[in-house]
Amino acid sequence: MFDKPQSDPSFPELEQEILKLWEERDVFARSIRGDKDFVFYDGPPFATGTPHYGHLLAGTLKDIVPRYWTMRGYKVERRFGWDTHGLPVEMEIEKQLGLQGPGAVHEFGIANYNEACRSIVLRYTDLWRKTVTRLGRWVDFDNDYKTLDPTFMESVWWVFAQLWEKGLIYQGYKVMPFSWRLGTPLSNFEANMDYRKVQDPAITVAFAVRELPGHHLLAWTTTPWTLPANMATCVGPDIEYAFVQKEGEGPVYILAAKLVEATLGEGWDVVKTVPGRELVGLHYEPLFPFFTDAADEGAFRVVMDDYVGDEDGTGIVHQAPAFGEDDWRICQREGIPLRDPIDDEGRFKAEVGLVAGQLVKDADKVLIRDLKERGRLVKQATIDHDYPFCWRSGTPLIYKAMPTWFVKVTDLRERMVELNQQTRWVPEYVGARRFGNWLEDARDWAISRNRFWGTPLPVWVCDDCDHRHCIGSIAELERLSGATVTDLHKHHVDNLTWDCPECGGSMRRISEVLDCWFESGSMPYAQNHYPFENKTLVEENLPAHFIAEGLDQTRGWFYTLLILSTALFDRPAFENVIVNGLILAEDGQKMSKSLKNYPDPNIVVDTYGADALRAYLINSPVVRAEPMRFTEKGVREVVRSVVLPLWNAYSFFATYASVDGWEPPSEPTPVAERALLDRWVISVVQSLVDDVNREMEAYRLYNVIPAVLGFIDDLTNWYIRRSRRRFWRTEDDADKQHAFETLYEVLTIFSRLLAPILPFMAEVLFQRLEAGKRRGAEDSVHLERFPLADRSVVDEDLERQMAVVREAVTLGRNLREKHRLRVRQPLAELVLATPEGLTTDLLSVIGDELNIKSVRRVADAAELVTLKAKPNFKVLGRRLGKRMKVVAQAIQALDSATVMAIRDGGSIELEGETIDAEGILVVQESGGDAATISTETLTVQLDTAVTPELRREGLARELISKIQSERKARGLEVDDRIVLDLRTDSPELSAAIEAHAELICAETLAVERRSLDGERTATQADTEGVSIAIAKA
RNA sequence: GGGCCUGUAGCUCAGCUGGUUAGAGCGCGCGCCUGAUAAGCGCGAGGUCCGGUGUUCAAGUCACCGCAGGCCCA
Repeated sequence: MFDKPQSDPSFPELEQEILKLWEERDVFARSIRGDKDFVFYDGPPFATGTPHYGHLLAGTLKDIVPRYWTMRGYKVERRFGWDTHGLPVEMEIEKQLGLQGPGAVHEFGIANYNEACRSIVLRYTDLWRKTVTRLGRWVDFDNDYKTLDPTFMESVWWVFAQLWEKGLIYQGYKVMPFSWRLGTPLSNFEANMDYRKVQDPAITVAFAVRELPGHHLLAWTTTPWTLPANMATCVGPDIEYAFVQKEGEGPVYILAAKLVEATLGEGWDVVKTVPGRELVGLHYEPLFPFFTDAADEGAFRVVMDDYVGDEDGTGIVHQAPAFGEDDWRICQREGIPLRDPIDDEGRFKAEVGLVAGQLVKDADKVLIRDLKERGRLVKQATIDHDYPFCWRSGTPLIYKAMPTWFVKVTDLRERMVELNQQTRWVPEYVGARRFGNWLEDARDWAISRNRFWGTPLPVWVCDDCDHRHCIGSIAELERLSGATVTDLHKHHVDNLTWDCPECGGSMRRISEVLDCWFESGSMPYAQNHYPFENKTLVEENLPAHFIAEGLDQTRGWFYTLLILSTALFDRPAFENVIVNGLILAEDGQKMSKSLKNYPDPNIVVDTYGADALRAYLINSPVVRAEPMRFTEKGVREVVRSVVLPLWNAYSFFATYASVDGWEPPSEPTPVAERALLDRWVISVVQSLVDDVNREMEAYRLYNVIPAVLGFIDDLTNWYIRRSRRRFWRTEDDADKQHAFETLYEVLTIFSRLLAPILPFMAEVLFQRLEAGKRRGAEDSVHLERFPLADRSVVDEDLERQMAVVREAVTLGRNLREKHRLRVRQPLAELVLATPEGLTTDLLSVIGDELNIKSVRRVADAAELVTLKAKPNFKVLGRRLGKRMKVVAQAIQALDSATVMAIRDGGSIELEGETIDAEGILVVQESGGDAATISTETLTVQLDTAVTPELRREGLARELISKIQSERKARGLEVDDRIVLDLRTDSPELSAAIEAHAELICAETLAVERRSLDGERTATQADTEGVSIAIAKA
């Protein structure tokens, strides 16, 4: 029934077999079958790059949790999604086609351009599918969703239209990096691509205060070209400003007190100082005459904001709302207007006579000279600093306010914070702090992009009367435009127009497309073409039960999902989320393709196996959202410490089950009737089942994985090690039957526990142990039910006591080591002191393991060692406070008898404090050179005397070991019987052989001892020479 | 510049609400075991707990200030 396993398995090859089996039997599809839904949303990656470890990690989490709930009887649909729009695609195509900026794109033709984008966005999908599948992740690639599908895009339109109807969409300004060479705004990402060290002018200018003749506000700027657009000056409310004058005459300058000398040099007298808030409301003369009309709208006055510092400059900041993020924010708040004298090519418009038609950077010189001539320039210098450049054209970027569409997140903010309370974040702090903080000062979301390849904003505007209309469906667009619409990309809809219902003018679409985050945030609805199809499905599936993504999605997908679900349905978007940390390269840096500082994932999987990689990735800090360093050695280590031992455990079972022809009984033996070790391992595995279910239900994978993997050690290094002999005992008694039964049961339970985590090894075990062998078995472990704990066989006392036994064994080995007594040498007695009431059976486990004839327990460690007391700081500290120190010293000085007296219920006065058993911790101290060793609660004492009788037995054991090696060297099977011939000149060894002949023969399966002619092997049993010859009987 | 996270042995990481001998695995050295065997087990060496200043009877753990790295935002 059970086949002997191959001796040198290749795990990657085994995994390939399993992949084939899953495919042939269509196991994944068949597993989508529970009667209750468990809803999982998959965040879409870009398919323009290949999958890296971050994706594989998230993919593993996205596999483990759904597999678990599937086995718990839920129906868990898993659809893969693709993010197909957005800047990375466009950048790639522009590079490929050699296009520079929007002008070039228009020339090339938007239709051509967009179709070029379409042609590359899915080029790596096959590769993704291959890698993800190889990793063992079950996810539906056939029924995937793509953000470029017309159904997806139509739902996105619907989402937008909903926001529009709720009044949550508005058009405003956003200050963005702007390339005047390309005539287009860039993303922050692009602006960060090319920073260069440059020298710029740094000038200090004087604004004449209206209310105080002769007084001037000093402001500092490195962009003189923004001065014509100046609309306000800003001070810090709590910064001290000085009014300074030189020798009692000339102009009075106002600037931050601590910057006077740095700005103006020495010799200035401080007339008075005031905090910034007292300057607010002063008015000043505009520096240039171009926009003096703005004064009527509230410009040219002093405002305040916390962002102003007094570390450099003058502590007074000139505000040009058209060219600075903060400037715009403050001026908008203060009701100060915006004036933008710069056109799309970075040139001054005609209205700015002095520099009309000049490029901004060229205008600097002219403006500075003009200011100087008019006595407005107080100081002229230069500054070396990093400044962003256009990564495509190599020209300096400027910041410029651009008309932009927004979602009014500020209106939703409070509700989003409330709804976020309903989500379980793992780890918790990400939701409470990182994400929570982000929500609390969320700003309006800029959703329009001046790009081409994306979902167009469905807004049409009348070019005569500015009437606006938002389209919410394809049908509506067809009705109004009279056209047939099959694709919603820009080149298909931009030319659709109709008559304005208000004035009869032409309704034309605005040019922008949506931020691709708007699309991924719409994924819960759009993947199902809601509300045009699947109405109830979507509404019942919101929020998702589970999602999992990286920490970098805090401001990404997590956020956009919540904005949209809050706005549309007043619900959170997900109930549970596991946030993973980032995977760094071995050197602690970011993984980088160009640096090649990490190994190719496909090679790692092919070398070590997907299970090993999975276990390595998730048994690490990343499942607590912390960073980890990836090392190939780490993966190899998992093979060594997890995969191989598990295989060995199975292999051990299968080897002997095959030799014995063992089969599982139809009626299992009641656990209570089985041997101690059997009851122990069953208890441990059931406790584990209980823990795993509890932790999985709370999504705390970081508590699950170590426990599950840790069990492998319990199983192999204790249960199997201690039980080995029971499996090869020749007589077919009940104990052997129980051992087989127990190991079989434990392996089958464990394969299920393992199934979500290491799906391949779990399947290997299941296929070899159960599928087709056990009545009622499914044909894959992943179709089986996840085990629920049988608490009736959990014996906590036994588990605790076995832990003491294992500790005693470790201490015993330690003593043997110290006294150079190898384990094969039997010893007479071991005494241990522990409060645990260990049964004879448990004591004999220690004897067996340590090869000791008699193991005895005493309850009181005082019989073996001296007792000392340690203060119980936790208990006493709170009570004693400052007196803790002296009392602690007194406690440590107590003698053995006093300690015993306190321990047994007495109490004592020390330094005026009453100390009883509560206040001390009894520790054991083994004395000098006695063969005794202690931990805090356990003491082991070893009788190290080797009597002649024990010596003979030790020699016999040595001999047995040598004969066994000989059997193996001759290639005998484990159940072959032999004839044995032993020759020695050593009287001591001869005596040992005669005294233990029966044992030697039994252990080596020798049926006869007689003289043999064949090949002999000379060797040694301990110090004694011996010559061995064996032959198959 | 801001928010969040990380910094513990040569390496990868544990260390609960502060409690007095800071742990594990790998690597290294030594030994054991060997019918799981191209495995297994034990012992040992190895630590300014990133630095500084505080709070406290008591700090790897708490607070503040730095340094280094990461993610996100500006």
